[in-house]
Amino acid sequence: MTTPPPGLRERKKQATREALREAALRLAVERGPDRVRVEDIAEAAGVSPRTYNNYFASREQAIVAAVTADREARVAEAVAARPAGVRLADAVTEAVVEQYTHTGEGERERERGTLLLLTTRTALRDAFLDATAGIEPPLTAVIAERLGSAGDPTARVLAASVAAAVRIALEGWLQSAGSSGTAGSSGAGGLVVPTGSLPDRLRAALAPLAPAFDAAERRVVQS
Amino acid sequence: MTTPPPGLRERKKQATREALREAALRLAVERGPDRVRVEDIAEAAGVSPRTYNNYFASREQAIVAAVTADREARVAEAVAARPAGVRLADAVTEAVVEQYTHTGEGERERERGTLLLLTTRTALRDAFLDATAGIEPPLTAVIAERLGSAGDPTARVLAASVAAAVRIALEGWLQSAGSSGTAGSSGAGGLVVPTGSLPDRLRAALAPLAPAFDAAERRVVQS
DNA sequence: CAAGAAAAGTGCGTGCACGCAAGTTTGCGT
DNA sequence: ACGCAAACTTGCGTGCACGCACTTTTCTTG
Repeated sequence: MTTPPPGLRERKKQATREALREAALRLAVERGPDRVRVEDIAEAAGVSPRTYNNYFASREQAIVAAVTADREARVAEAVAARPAGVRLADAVTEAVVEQYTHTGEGERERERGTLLLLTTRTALRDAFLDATAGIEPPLTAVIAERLGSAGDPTARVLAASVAAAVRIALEGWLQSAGSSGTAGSSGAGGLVVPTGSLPDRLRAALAPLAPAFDAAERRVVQS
Repeated sequence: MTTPPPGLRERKKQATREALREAALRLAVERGPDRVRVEDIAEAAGVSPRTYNNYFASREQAIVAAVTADREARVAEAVAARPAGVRLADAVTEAVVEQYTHTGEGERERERGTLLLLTTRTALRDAFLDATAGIEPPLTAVIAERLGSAGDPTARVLAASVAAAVRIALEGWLQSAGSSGTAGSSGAGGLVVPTGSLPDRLRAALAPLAPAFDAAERRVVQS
């Protein structure tokens, strides 16, 4: 239904896409990310520079896409996979944590270099954080299905809030990963969080949203 | 404390900034937004093109800044102005509605042309929507103060969620304003929302977040 | 299977974002 | 009042995003 024959044309497109982002990441790691021009990436992937940004709107996007793979879709699938009985808030939280700790496939090798890239170059860091917004559409779909919400913005708002929370968690994590040792002070006499692990940060960021999910879920039961 | 003497240098900077965004909007309205080059805006404001993007990172940003003025800061102030007794969720909602319906100052004149610009040109629409993210930092500050949260991400997550909700509301509003008449169908047999007014859309988008605010507020009372 | 429609790739031209290294203005200390 | 240091502006050069028109490839239909 979704992919009767995946289509031959479509496969080529996906192949080109992967070749591009793969080349982009590889080149960015071995030379510095500044010493990679679009022309180089395109050449390494065997396409014209013009074709390159038929696929990616910016140079950073290509590199980030290699790191991210298709995590967005996976999160949505992971949520859908949970049994319908569990709290929606828990399903989402666990799905997110699961997909964001499971970095790539079996690519622990280059992970060091990649992480260094993201923490060092601001442009890449920003692009990476912006990429988290991509989970919104698929997440909206699964949430809307559970809530059965027709034309009200609840599902979208919740999905977007999750995306924002994930972004915040990643932002803090990258920052702490960059500056070695514990983080600084906040000024109001309160201690800042002492650099938690990524799963911890994700849970902490998503926790405040749980009541909103509960309330939304409750409404669908009543109606 | 915040502005003992505002400083003379700073005033010039603000003047230039305003001159730029003013020129950008004016030119964009009278000619089409595509027939305005950065060079033109810079010339109209009496600075070099290079200086232009010491102030704005993109051409769209300047135009949008003129429409937005400093709405971000105003929302935060409006929240802070509410008495401490009211629900935080209500304070935020009302502040947002208040500041987003009160478009500019007394500039009802060009509002038509401006709105047309935003609905027509996609690049401008996107820039305008992205600008809503700017409310996050000041909102985080006021929320954090009310919650007294030191190093936990709750305030930031809530602020970011509000920004996302506002963005969604504006997005839907602009879309409906573009296509004359009522909006289309969603496919799942459910009717989509029949094009509400902007305040209605804002309230509808913010409503799902109220339980999260309540829960956060409850925690600060207990502790 | 052939012909045409749809979609992807490509070359070219234009305006833009931004780093860098001057030149110029503003503010402060003595 | 004078001069120094920091902040702001500017000219220049490079690489990039993207519209447009055109070629090549893939899918569909009679």
